[in-house]
Amino acid sequence: MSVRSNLSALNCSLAKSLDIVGDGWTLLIIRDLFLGATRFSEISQSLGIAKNILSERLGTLCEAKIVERGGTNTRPHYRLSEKGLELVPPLLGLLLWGDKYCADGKAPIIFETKNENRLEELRLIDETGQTMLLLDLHAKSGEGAEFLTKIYLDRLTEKKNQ
Amino acid sequence: MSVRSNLSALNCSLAKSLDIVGDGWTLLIIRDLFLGATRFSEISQSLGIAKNILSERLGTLCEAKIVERGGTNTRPHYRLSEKGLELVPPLLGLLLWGDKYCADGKAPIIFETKNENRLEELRLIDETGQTMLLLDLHAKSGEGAEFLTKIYLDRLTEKKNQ
DNA sequence: CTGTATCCTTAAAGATACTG
DNA sequence: CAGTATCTTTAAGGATACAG
Repeated sequence: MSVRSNLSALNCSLAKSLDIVGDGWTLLIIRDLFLGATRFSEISQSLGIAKNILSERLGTLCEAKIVERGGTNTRPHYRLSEKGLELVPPLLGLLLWGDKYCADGKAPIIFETKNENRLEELRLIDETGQTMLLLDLHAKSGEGAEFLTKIYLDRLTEKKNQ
Repeated sequence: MSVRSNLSALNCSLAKSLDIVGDGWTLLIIRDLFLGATRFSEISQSLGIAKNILSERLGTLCEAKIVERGGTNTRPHYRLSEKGLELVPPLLGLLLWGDKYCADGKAPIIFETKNENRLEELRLIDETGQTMLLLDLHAKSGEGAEFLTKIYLDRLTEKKNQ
């Protein structure tokens, strides 16, 4: 077997996401692009990532349509696609969590709007636009669920109700 | 140098978070705990993770106060602490992203409240409780920022304003 | 059931040199 | 500046056996 499990084989969208962005560098690259970096050298220097690794990651991200490559061939620039931008909220969630628990509450980077309102938290929103509380959520199998996933979820639900 | 970079050395809360949960398995373990799994064997079977790896991860998560160990010594059970629960929103964000982009929109798992309202998205909230738009955000250095971080953010901001 | 202890494999990351 | 091509290293992950 390989060193890294093929998480995509799991019947779980989180596993599939992590197969793409769960490697430690990828979300940091996306962070840099969201911050406004566009050049290879900017990201390379900012993160201290080896050039071959950065090259390979950017290639993968472009293939996955998370990043778009523009500019000239010899001086390309990179930017997040809509698909890539949609990764930013969970990314910011992890960042805020790190601010709170790993940085003594002293954020190295603050995100705010022009009127200086500061990003504070992520909120869960349902299909009607209402806020949801984490502890009110329960899981059930969806249309993409395989047999074993259904069994597992049913067992856990049953357990909770006891 | 080591195979895996010491991301914690970066002056970034995202990097510090990823140092803890950015390994591919950890968020999946937290997912299982959030779904209601409490036992070692439940997680082991659900994810197909090797027992020594799961054991080591649970140990690390307990040390980090993300997971709490209860029950008897021979039959322990695990559950998320408040600190662990706060990782769930970004986790769900990645999961929703995977539903949309990696699972053809066919979610294997649906999260809903008792009145069957379904989790749809994450929203960014500022300190006054208002919704923020991703594209309205800009980054600036906070009190935890080191010199190089400030330089980097200033350069990117300047670049944007040109 | 819940692990611990070994051993082994390998893919991921880094360093370095080189190219247009 | 923006990579590509090699080579090397090593830590992470897996398999297996064993233990309380």
